Parts: sequence; structure tokens; C-alpha cells
Amino acid sequence: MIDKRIGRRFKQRREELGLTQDALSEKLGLTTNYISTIERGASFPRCEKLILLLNGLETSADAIFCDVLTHSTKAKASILSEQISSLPNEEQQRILDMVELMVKQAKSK
Amino acid sequence: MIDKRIGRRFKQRREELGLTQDALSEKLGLTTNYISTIERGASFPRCEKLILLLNGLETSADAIFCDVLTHSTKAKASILSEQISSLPNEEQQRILDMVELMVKQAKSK
DNA sequence: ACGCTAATAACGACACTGTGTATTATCGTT
DNA sequence: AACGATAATACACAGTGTCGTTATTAGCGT
Repeated sequence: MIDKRIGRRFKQRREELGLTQDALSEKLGLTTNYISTIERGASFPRCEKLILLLNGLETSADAIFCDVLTHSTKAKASILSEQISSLPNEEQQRILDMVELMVKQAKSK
Repeated sequence: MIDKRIGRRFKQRREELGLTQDALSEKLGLTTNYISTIERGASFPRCEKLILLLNGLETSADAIFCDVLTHSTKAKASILSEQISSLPNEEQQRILDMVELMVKQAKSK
């Protein structure tokens, strides 16, 4: 029912942040047990908790769902966004704003 | 409970594909009613149906969750890249070249 | 062996999904 | 006005699965 790879990504991300299940659960107001079930693929969070987790883990949705997405625009977007995300925040924002503007202009033709 | 912006993204994506709720529901083996509730934010799919929808709509997870993610510049970049991909080829290339240049400049600082 | 922390398990209430069916709203077309 | 196509809404309802509570086990260092 639940794709185990999603739980593994959650776990991986938590460990990347150097958090224990306890620490994360306390930070998010959830139980340790619940965190565990999610990481094992024994349960899958509903909307509210899913958002809570994604933001609590300071990650993107694609980073969690990447394994199960077949039509991910990762190819193009990822190359771009990986490069962009390695830049300082100001630069990131500057580029994204610029792109947004260019898209707008292109669309209005 | 459920963030309405997520449903709106689902709807937006379906319409981008030129599909009706009927067409999509048939394609995915779901009911039209169900599709409607999701797009209105009246319900939120579980793991299996969520993956089904993301793949059926040929989209990324970030494109759907972008509005509710706080730590994702990737999410923003992802939206932009989808918008970019809807532009004529010349425009796409022009923007990507521009971005590449901006990234290069930013890196060399 | 003992503490301490991390991870898993069992149990249960109840919230929500997802289908079925049927009605109403809205909009463009004729 | 009437019509068809699309979408929104309203139920009822079975079944699944979330999420908390509590208790148990596994690992690891001393």
C-alpha cells in the first residue's frame, strides 16, 4: 500500500539534519512512535502532518517523493535548481525573480 | 485541515493537460466526484492515490505542494521550469541560457 | 550488568478516504 | 429559452488507516 521508499527518504532527511526521532517528534508536536511508523512505511501522513513534516525537515516535496515519480521534470528543473540552490540566497532570489519576469514577458507575446 | 492551495494546483495541472475531471477520473480509475473533492480541498489522497495523481498528471510533487513549502527554493524553481517548458522553444532556450549565464556570474564571485 | 537512548510493537478510538448515487450550478452553444 | 457538457455539492456508508497512549525491545557506551 505504502511505498517504503518514501519513509526511507523521510528518515534519510532526518538523519541529515542530525535529529533523533525524539527530537523531531518534540519539535513538531508528534509522537516518536508516529515518526517511526512513517519512516518504516507503516503509515503515511495526511495533508496537515505531511506539510508539517516537509517543512520541519526543511526539505522539498520532490526530495521525499522522487523515487515514486515517473514524470518528474527533474531532468531539466533539477539541473537548474541544483545549481541555483548552491548559490547564496540573495543570488538565488535574484535569478528566480529574473526568470519569473522573463517567463511573464514571453507569455504576453 | 486541508490547504486549499494544494487542490488548486491539482486542478491547474489537470487543466494544463486539457483534461476534464471525467477524463482524468477515467484515466486513473477514480470517480469524478473524488477528483472534484480533491481539487476543492474537501479531501486529500492517501499515499497510493497521491502517487497515482502525481504521475497521472505528469507532474512533480513540488509543483503541487509548492505553495505550502517554506524551505524549498527548489519548489519555486520547479514551478518556473514548468512554466518555461510551456513556452516556445526559442524562448525556453533564451531563458535557460540567461540563467546559465547568471549562475556562472554568481559563482565566480 | 546497568543506564540511557532509539526503535518497534500492540491496542484502540475515531477521523477521513473513496465509492455510489443523485441533484444543482454554471457556462457556452444553438 | 433550451440544451449539453463540465463542475460543484449533498448525502449515506463501508472500510481503511491515522495517530495517540502505553508498553516492550534493541543498541550502545560505561
